[in-house]
Amino acid sequence: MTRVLAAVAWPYANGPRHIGHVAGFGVPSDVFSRYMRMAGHDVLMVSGTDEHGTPILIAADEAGVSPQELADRNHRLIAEDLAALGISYDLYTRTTTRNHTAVVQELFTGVHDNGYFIEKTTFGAISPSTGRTLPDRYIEGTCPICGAPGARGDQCDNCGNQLDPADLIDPRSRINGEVPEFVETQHFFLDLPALADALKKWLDEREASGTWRPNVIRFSQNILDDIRPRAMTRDIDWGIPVPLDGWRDNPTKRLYVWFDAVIGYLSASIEWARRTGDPEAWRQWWNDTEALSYYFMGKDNITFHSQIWPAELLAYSGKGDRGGKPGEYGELNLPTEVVSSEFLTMEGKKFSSSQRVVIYVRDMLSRYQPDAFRYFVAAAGPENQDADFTWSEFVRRTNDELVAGWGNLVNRTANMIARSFGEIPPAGELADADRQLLARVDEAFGTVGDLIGRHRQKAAINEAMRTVAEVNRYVSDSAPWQLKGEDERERLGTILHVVGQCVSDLNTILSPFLPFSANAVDEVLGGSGQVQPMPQLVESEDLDGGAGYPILTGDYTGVAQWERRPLVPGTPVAKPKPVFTKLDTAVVDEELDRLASSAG
RNA sequence: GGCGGGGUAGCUCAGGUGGUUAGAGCACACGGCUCAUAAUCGUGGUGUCGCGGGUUCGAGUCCCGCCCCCGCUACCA
Repeated sequence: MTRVLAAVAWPYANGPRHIGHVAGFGVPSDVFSRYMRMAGHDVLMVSGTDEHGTPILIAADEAGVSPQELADRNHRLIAEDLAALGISYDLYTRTTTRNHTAVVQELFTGVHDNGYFIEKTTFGAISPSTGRTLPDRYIEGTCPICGAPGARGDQCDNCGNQLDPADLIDPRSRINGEVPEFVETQHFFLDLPALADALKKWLDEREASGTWRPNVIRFSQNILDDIRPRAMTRDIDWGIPVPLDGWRDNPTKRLYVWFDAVIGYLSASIEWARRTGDPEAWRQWWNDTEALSYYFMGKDNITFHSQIWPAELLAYSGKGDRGGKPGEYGELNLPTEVVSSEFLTMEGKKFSSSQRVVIYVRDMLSRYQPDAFRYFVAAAGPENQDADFTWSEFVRRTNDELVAGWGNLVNRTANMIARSFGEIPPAGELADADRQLLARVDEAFGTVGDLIGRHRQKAAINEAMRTVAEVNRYVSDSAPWQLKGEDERERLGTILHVVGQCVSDLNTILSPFLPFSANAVDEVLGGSGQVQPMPQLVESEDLDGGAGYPILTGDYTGVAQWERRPLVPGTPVAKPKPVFTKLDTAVVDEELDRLASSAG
């Protein structure tokens, strides 16, 4: 048994999440975690809502509510969506908890004490009326290079050049239209160059493991070449205070949202431990060097997980050029693997909430089965390259593969058993074909499990579905419906027992991908329907006297093991109701109309 | 511009370290079966493997050049 930390990207609370978000981090992390638990590992799966930063302020202003109210609203929404998708977090929390604040401040203090912060004066834009940092991309003006209007402070979309916002002609805030003020301001920079050697050593080791996706490891090593100190504080009034005298009470200085967001993996682990009543339990995943950690995210987050977060961990542990010693949390493990997915597009276009090229998780799940969506993501998602979500492909995958392939096998099997025996029949003497099929399906535990463990979920579900096809072929070849005589009854029972066993096995194998239907299929075969436990949304107290908030948590100890569970002859099997819903092909046009009418 | 990824049958895609007639699913055609949500099983065709060179006994797979698509480019998260 190995301890495995499944660290899942933190959804940002400026609005509800669309299916592209959860295709990148949600489904892959859950498939992996469910499988690892089944394989007997001790998984701790944590995440939460990321609630600080400028975009929250803007969204709150637009909605006419306080940032906290906006975050409260969206945290609940996102948590509900993730629960509906069946993402099996041990703890899904948020960044506006007192626990998180305390952990972030301890990390900051540790990094600071070890000398990895540089205090520097910089020249940057602020909004004069609020005093808040005006990030480059929130400034627009005329491009000094090509003269095009509407250039952003970081880049001109017209000529593609990167810009310095101070050079923009006639600059304006995109937030409120006022003229930005360029001022000198003090910030703490994380001394990344002093950590570069340690980062390189770690990345070289990780590369040697051969497990990282090539683009992730290459990108991570590349950005080391041009590594510079990076500001970890902002002029903003929404975020975690800087725990130093002279800064602590300054309402306009806060920690940079990414500094605190990645610490969420640690703070959520600590919160989880505190809630279990064993406050030190988190250390088994963070201090024990045998423990493994897998970080799941979209590719836009790679730099924060393969550079900033490991740099924070190294600096806190005192393992950079400046030396130092670990704080009270001890030496913390660096990521074993950064598992980054590519992007999902929607009918050939980038998702865009503002342009309404989007389908939200909630809308998807209100009309379709969660497992149909999970199947699509696993089979056709952006695992190694950008993938396109189209409604026609979604309907096709659901109807032709999930319903016609797997669902139909379950149905025809249960129907034949119910009709001929009403219970699982015992197996008589096995023929060669029976043995071969059973062996073939048993092998799939090894091949599919190995692929999931290596984050090749497309290949894994493909292999599982190929095995489904083999069982369908066996059923056709053995034609049990033709065995009607009393003298053929034992053979009929044997065939149906073998098929039933294979369906049960495949249900186990598919269950990390299709947890909801796995429970339903288990019941169809007379089981308890408890193959895959589900996360629960729980209204909880803040552990340190703050406002209460909903969390996701669950007890996954009852999960089925990753192995064949022999069917018990005599188990009652009734005529089944279909587990999967076949979709009317008209939904393609309906959804496209919906998209067209909401867009533009 | 820099970095990275991709361009393989009508469609969606597999094809670590070069080697038998380049694969799968879907779609299409024909046939079988009837247990099953008209589901299933069998048979069948198609590819200048982006373009042009090169290395090699042999390249989709390596090298060079070019074309096209996508992403990232660090103070948006």
